[in-house]
Amino acid sequence: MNSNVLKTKHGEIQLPAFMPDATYGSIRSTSFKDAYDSGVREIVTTTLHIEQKIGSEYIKKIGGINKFFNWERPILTDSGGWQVFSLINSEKGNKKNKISEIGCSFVDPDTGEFSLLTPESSIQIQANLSPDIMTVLDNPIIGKSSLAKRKESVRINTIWAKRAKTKFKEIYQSKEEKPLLGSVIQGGDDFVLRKQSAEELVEIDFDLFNFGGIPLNEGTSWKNFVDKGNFYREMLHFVSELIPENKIKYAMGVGQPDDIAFCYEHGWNLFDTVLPTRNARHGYLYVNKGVGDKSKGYISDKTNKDYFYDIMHLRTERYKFDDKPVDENCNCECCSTVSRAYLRHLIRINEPAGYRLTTIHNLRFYSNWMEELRKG
RNA sequence: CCGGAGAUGGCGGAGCGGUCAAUCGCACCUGACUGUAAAUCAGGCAGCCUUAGGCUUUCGGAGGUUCGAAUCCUUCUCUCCGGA
Repeated sequence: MNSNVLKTKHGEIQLPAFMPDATYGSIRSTSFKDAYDSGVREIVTTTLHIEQKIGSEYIKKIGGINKFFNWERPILTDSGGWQVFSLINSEKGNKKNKISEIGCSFVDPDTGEFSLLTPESSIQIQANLSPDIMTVLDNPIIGKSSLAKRKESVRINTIWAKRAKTKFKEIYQSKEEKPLLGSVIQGGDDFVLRKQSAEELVEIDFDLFNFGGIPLNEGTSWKNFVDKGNFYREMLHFVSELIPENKIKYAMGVGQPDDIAFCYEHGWNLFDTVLPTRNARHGYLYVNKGVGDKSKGYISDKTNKDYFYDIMHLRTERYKFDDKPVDENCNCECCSTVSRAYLRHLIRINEPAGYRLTTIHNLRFYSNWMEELRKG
């Protein structure tokens, strides 16, 4: 069975678990207490952003990332590989940004500062933060890149994983307590390469095996609003079966509640995505079936269980005079204190207090969703 | 009363003879978002037709010049600035 726990130095993670992203050291527009009160018990933060904005040496000096955040529960750090990938593919990306076997070199668009991130430096930075779970520097690729590029990407990805593990062992060889280490399976939309990537990483051996890249098919023009593709169920299913059953299977960036449910049914048990928090800020709320504007979900072909929920576009005019709470079945701070009409107003005037409430609600929805999955 | 400037779509504000149903911003409407460089982005925003596109009515009012006017002329109304 998937239902299980993952032991960390900051307590057990009940699986399957969803971890919101505190990318810059904060779950945007909420406090960690808000997140905790919404049911969040573990979080992700990002090596690269923390390093750039404040420095991991500083975090080390101050006593570690948990102490700095005043968050007593598990923290997983992402390697920075995705962030570089994301930067390179965004409009802010500098032409000098480059990925080679050595590592990723890139220019910070805010400061103009040049940085080099290597598998070793990423591990060192994460070690400075002292999280519960670490991630090797990985090399994502867009699904429909050329075969040569995909092959090269996987080749580098494996080499980096190996080097990261060596560095990890070097840092922790004499220490009793060490974090868990995860590697990231790449290969884009290519089943053969995904298999190769998984086999090579399994051979090196890690505590977690992560699904990397974009969990969507036809992701030809990521971030450009064209051909975004659909959730790539076949690939997630395929990759899950390449990972040994006793390992943690972490589907990075997944996903919509129904995508998470699907992945859980197919072996994945750890998830993170920005969807609930980002969508919250855009007035896009997750609510129980029958409550919102349109239904999403699917019926499991394994158990016949239905995984449906609704989306509520709070900004739309239809909520202008709606004095009901967002979701009467929800007991979060948002639903027990404000009306749809008022919350709509807050979101429309770009009020942070509104973002906070919608984020609290979406996090609660995700927490409940995971709890339902755990119950089976 | 005299002199000067100006009146443009919900608002601000371009355009100054044809490529203008009219740049752009705000507001408004709809949608998207999947390891957050996204409090972002895309589309719509005179009316009608099923799209390419087509048709009808718009740039303070009335009239005129011109093949053609938001753009030029006359006049009326109103606003702002300066002087009596």
